[in-house]
Amino acid sequence: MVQPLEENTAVHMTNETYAQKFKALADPKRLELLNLIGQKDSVCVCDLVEDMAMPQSKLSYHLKILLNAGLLTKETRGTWSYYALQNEEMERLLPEELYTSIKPSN
Amino acid sequence: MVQPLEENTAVHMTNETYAQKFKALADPKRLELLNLIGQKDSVCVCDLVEDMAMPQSKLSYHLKILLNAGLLTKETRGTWSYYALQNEEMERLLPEELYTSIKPSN
DNA sequence: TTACTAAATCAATTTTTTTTGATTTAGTAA
DNA sequence: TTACTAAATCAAAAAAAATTGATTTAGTAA
Repeated sequence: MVQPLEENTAVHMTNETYAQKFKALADPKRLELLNLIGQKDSVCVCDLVEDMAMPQSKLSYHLKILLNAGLLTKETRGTWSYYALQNEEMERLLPEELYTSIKPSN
Repeated sequence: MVQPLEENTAVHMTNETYAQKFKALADPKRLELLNLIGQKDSVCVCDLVEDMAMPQSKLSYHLKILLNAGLLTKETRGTWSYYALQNEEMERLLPEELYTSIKPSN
């Protein structure tokens, strides 16, 4: 399992860091997930389980990969977890066309 | 092995297509390879073998992944193969900071 | 022809990633 | 407390990707 990324104080991202972020993006289901999350400001995992038609443990696994790559944020309220896009990072990383389709509001 | 991509006549790339391209980018050695190739207009595999300090079959494998993802072009002259960046695709796909470091001329 | 070189491919192995189903953790409510 | 729900984690299995070393393909030159 790839480790969570440190916040980046260095001037340039290393190739390892880029590789981790691209790896997180390198899966159609995870792109679909980002798409779903991008439609709202913040989405509960319980809603994602329904929309993605995917076992809950599998969903957790993919969310963690996106979270560790710094593409999502997570906030826990009670028993619920809410995920949202890390917009600055997404915008920095994604081709404009893709970012626009994931986050239509911008 | 992921298949070569068709030239894209559709309006939007599918998530599968994006995933293939991101997967090709999701490896530090392949990013290093793109960096080396981007320094020149066109690079012979025989030079890359030396610069990358990597077995030739391994290098071929990684070049093929980048080629199939549409990030490189290949031209054969005699027994030599020359690889070059597919600049339009690279520029479309990569964050500006990364593309600039790979292709300093632009 | 033979000998040589460049590069791709192949098959076997190793490593990494993903999937699955069960369990655990933790919060809420009766 | 007990019962319930949400979500993370775990261990085992399956699938996919990467590595290795050998072989093949194909071009050049003596």
